[in-house]
Amino acid sequence: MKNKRITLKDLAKDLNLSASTISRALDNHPAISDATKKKVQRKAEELGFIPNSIASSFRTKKTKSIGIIVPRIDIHFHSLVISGIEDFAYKNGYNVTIFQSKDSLKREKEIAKILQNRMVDGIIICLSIETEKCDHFKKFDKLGVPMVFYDRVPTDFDANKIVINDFESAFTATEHLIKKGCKRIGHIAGSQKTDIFKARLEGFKAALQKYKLPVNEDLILYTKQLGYEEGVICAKKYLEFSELPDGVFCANDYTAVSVIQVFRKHGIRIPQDVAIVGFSNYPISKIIEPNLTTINDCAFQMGESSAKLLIRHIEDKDEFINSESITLRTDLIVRESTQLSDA
Amino acid sequence: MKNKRITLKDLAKDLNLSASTISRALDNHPAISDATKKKVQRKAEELGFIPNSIASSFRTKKTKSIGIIVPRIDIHFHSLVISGIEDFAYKNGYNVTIFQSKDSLKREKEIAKILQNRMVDGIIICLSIETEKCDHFKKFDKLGVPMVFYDRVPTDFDANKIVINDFESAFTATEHLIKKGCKRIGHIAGSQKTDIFKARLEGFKAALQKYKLPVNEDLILYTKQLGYEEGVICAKKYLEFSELPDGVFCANDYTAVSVIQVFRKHGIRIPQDVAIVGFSNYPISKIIEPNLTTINDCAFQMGESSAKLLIRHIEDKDEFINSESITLRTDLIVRESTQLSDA
DNA sequence: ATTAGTTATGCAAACGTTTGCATAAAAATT
DNA sequence: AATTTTTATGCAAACGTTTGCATAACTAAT
Repeated sequence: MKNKRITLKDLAKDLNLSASTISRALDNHPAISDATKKKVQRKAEELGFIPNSIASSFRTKKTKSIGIIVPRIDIHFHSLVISGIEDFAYKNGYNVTIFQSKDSLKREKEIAKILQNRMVDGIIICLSIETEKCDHFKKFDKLGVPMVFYDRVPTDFDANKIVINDFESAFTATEHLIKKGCKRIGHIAGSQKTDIFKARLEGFKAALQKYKLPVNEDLILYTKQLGYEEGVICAKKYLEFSELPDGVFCANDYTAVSVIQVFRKHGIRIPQDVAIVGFSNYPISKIIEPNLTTINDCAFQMGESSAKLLIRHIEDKDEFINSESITLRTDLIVRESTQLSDA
Repeated sequence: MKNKRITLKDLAKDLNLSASTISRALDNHPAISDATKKKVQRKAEELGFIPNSIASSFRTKKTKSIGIIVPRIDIHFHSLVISGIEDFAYKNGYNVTIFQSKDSLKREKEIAKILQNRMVDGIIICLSIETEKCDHFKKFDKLGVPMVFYDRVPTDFDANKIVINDFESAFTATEHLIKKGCKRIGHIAGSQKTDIFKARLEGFKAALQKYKLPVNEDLILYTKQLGYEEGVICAKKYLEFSELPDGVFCANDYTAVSVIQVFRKHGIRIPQDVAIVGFSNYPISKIIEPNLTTINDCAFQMGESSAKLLIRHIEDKDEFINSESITLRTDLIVRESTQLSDA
């Protein structure tokens, strides 16, 4: 037995007021007397009135809802970003609707189409790995629906972006190895089709150059996905070299973990024989032994910043700003894989 | 320069038809002639008509949207469940809106209030750790909004539930240790306020009893959160015993990993000296050395099943079913922490 | 007592879609 | 040719809220 939902009109009839007065009273509109407001609020409470947000959205053309498109939710980095987005959005009265592109351009386009139906006031996007052109997102500019991209961002058009400085982070990571005395440093790189992995490679090379170390292309191993298994393969390649690297900067933590494990199994001491640095500060970096030195990419903050920027653009439409690009600070977290612990 | 959105009425005027005909044509309604349908579809395409889903929801009282309340998005188990939900929902034309209770009853209640405003057609919930009574969800029953609970489910009222059989899974895990020859088996337990961890403890004890092994309360160590650090503490406690356990069943993978690491550091061989079984099949279980034998809790499938059950309840309201409870199958994944690898 | 100003409330339209009912036009039956 | 049936379309109301404008009821100033 469902009970009927109470509407503004029901309240109006009950209190012998007009629906507009009720609406304004509940909105704390200045033109309504305090006495009426109290009366209305009490009655609303009593009858269990809940505003119909769909009707409200319909009328105001605001949904207080933001859409998120991520490659996958179950990748830890993205789940952290989403968590940051949800947290900031919630505090500001927005809710978040999530879509997974599954790294498929086709699905990303489908989702873009769905999102044009006025469901959301703005969109936060991390591009699928397959995406090279972003035409399917350009419509939102025309429709006045703000977008913010994070991590994997478009290069073919001007957009709001939240990124970290991959070049600089990689530079810092590599520099750290150099300062620890490494002279023959390897790099496990991600797909060079992706800008962020390209930037990490560049940062790596730049650090070597700054310290007048040779850039030995043999020591740079390329992977497709930076997966754990690929890391194992890379580590084994290093073992076949006549001379091992004395330091490896890995473009993510998974591959760094593989290297640590494979090397250790071969009696190589970390960090004494080879020092390892990862990237992303995944939970495993604190658990693997030795603990992994890595770049903290501040995923949660990236989510917060994305939401903050997006909501600002949603609510201040008349701004003259065309697009903003924000680069977040990263930290190098030094752990045992590059430094013997005090203990 | 925003371009104006095209509405049904615009199409109607342009084609000299009524809005109702346009609506029906795009809906492939049988009463509309094929010729008209084609004409309308072509025009809609040409003008870039996108239906206003808010207006549609307003009229039909269906949002094609489902709400999810989880403790946190960035816990891997939940991100997997959400991924499963999104996947199934997407394929069935639903989208998902996510809220984090942050394991706070207060916030869970706030969210429940927000969700009453007709935003969603149904709700999937994993209760916050603080939640004991579920009164704040009972309104949805009255409002005819279906709910499905997963993992942490209410005990104080009849509800749709998707769970795994924690008792049986724990039984299987323990039995596996027994069959490997363990006789002195410990258990690292989760908070006994939570039913699932209570069930895991019960399953553990039941297996011991079945095989006529003594239930030694000293070997059962209790934690609050089953965190990595707590696991370390438990492992150290075991080390202080005059006689070590020869097997440990841990109520989750994090604590299992701690035990492996602490024991190994003390020269204890795994699995030869002590065999370890975890619970949940977290990614780390495949990476830790030795790889961890664990219970695969099929989180993604749990999400799919939740969405499937929910959508069925949304679309078949007239059913006589009051509530359904589904128990999913789990698997024991045997790895090196209980069995020497062939290599 | 008239005017002006203030305060509190109501009227009515609008948002874009869907849908029951009516009806016009065409086809089929008598 | 008259009637019934079928097919295709239109009319108009409804969903619940918000909001510009009008207005009524006071109060304050002339």
